[in-house]
Amino acid sequence: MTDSELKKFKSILKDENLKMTPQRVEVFRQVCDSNEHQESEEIFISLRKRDVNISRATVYRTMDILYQHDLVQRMDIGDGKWRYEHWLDCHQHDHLICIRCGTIVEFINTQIEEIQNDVAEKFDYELVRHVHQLFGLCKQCRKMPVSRA
Amino acid sequence: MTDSELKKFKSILKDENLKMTPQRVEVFRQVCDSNEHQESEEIFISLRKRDVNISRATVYRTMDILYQHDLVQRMDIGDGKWRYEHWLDCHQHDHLICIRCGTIVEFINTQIEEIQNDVAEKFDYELVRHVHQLFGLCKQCRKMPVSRA
DNA sequence: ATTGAGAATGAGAATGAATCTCAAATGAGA
DNA sequence: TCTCATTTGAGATTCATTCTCATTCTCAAT
Repeated sequence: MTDSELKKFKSILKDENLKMTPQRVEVFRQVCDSNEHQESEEIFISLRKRDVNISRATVYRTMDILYQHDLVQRMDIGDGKWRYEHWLDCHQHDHLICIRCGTIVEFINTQIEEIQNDVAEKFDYELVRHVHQLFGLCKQCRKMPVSRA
Repeated sequence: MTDSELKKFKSILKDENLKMTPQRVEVFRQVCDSNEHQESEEIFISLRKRDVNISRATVYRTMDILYQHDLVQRMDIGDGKWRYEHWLDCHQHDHLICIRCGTIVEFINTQIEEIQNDVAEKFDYELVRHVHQLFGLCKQCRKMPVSRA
């Protein structure tokens, strides 16, 4: 977590009349300092391991604040859990997900962005956001035999 | 539900050593005869209204059979519920979703399909499936004032 | 530095979609 | 028709997330 990231977070809390609390700062730190796509539970576990006194409820509540203010991006890969990634000075990107090992790779394609705009315009929708996920088998997983538990 | 659709379903049940039951047929009929993107609960309610004696558990179990055998397509728009649409003799398509009224429009874009293949190849993933959803405001909703309940 | 009003927290209860359990009912081959 | 493995229904269970509310804490005003 850089100084400017913390500054940004503080200014958002102030603007929204929300209070600075150690729990909120630690949740934000955990998100900033990881490049993973973390679930709320993982964030909770990581903080507890770092001896941060926090509850699940506060993690959920804080992630919501971060999401509402575009400090994090969240994604749902269809397993019923939100995954979060930091989003400060971040460029739009989409995801390529291995259906076996769960590895997530980010990709950017401006051509797709343009086509999306065309599609939205054609149907007279004002585009707000999009979800684009490619599911497949990564190189390693293609080589591995399927386990027969 | 056409005869050929029913035939296809029966043959799949037979192949899998699953029994033909009125409940299974009625669930399949409900899916075939609607062009909506229905949730399991909606399917359950519709069947009960038609005086079909069925339980939620059976709806869920049957949707799973239909999905596993490509008789339905399912989608998750991030609200924690699966939505199903019939998928017999159906072409791949993606969705444009109004974030206010929930209207779902289907679109097809072969150019995007091609780019997706390129992206997967570039990262050495074997593409299995994809999710592409555009969220926005439809024409009607753009005109409507935001309700302040 | 102290205070106080209102916001934030934690622990556990509640929610809701989906899945599981198991006794009773049913389909379909013999 | 008989038989028996399969299927069903009702309700319990699971699991991520949200809610509740008594207690604790933050921070602006003193």
